[in-house]
Amino acid sequence: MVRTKEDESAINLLHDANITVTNQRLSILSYLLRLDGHPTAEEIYEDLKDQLPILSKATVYNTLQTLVKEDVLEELTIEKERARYQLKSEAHPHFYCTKCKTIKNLSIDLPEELKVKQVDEHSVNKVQCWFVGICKGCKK
Amino acid sequence: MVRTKEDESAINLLHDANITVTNQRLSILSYLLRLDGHPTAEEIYEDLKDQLPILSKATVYNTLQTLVKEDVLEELTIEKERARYQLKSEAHPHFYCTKCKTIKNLSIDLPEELKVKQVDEHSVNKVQCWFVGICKGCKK
DNA sequence: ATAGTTGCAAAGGCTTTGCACCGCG
DNA sequence: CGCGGTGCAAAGCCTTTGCAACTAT
Repeated sequence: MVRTKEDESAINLLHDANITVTNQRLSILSYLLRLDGHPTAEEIYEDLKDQLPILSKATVYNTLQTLVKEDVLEELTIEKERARYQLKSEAHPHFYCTKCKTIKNLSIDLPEELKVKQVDEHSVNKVQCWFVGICKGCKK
Repeated sequence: MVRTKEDESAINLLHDANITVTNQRLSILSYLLRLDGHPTAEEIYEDLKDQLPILSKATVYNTLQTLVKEDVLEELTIEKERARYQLKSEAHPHFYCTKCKTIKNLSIDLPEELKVKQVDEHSVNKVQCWFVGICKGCKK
């Protein structure tokens, strides 16, 4: 079996995070190391199923979950929460507590440098800024 | 029928946004004006179904969708997109294009003032910052 | 009058779960 | 060998959709 340098890095990352090394996990992590993007679970599955003898979507989901829990990967959504609504207002940062699943308004303002209409030539309609963690109440 | 001041505000907001005023829409918007929170569609439905003779969950979803489209409300998620993954890295802002549904990495850094471990006494594990709009490619 | 809104139930999309089998350490 | 990872299919959850009845202007 030929190992690329991404495979090697993947193995090291798994070891460091104390995650059992398996072919599937190795492939998924190596894929993410190779790729410069933000794929969905579905995309990862589609791109890998050809090169792995068999691969189940559940394994992709399980693996991603494990890697996120062990801080190897980052999930780009607000904690898989469903949509929440508020009146349109001045953009301001929110805090999301992963324990009690509530959203808090914060006293701080959005930094001026983020209140832009354009960034890297893309047109900006809105800015969302989230602090994610454990809230005051859940900490005690 | 008794109208609260939130009802009045709701009617004005609907008129200004050129949205037909109906009892359901009025109730939902008035509820959001009264409340200082970030409810889910489900929560809105649960809280209102007692005070409205009948109310369907589909109407709650439809109404929220309409109000978001007309910029009266804001939806607190990244455009109902499914989860995406990337390697854990230095926190940096992302751009999300609502047209082609892709995520771009940005050249700018996260403002120093957002790189905090604590905010309003809540413990911060991570910060996510999103610019949402139309990307360079889709604009042309 | 009529275009638009609503309720209901069913369908849809993404993710998780249950369980038997298999593989890593 | 044994614990835990995997595959498969089914279930789950949130949201959308189709359609007939209704309603605001």
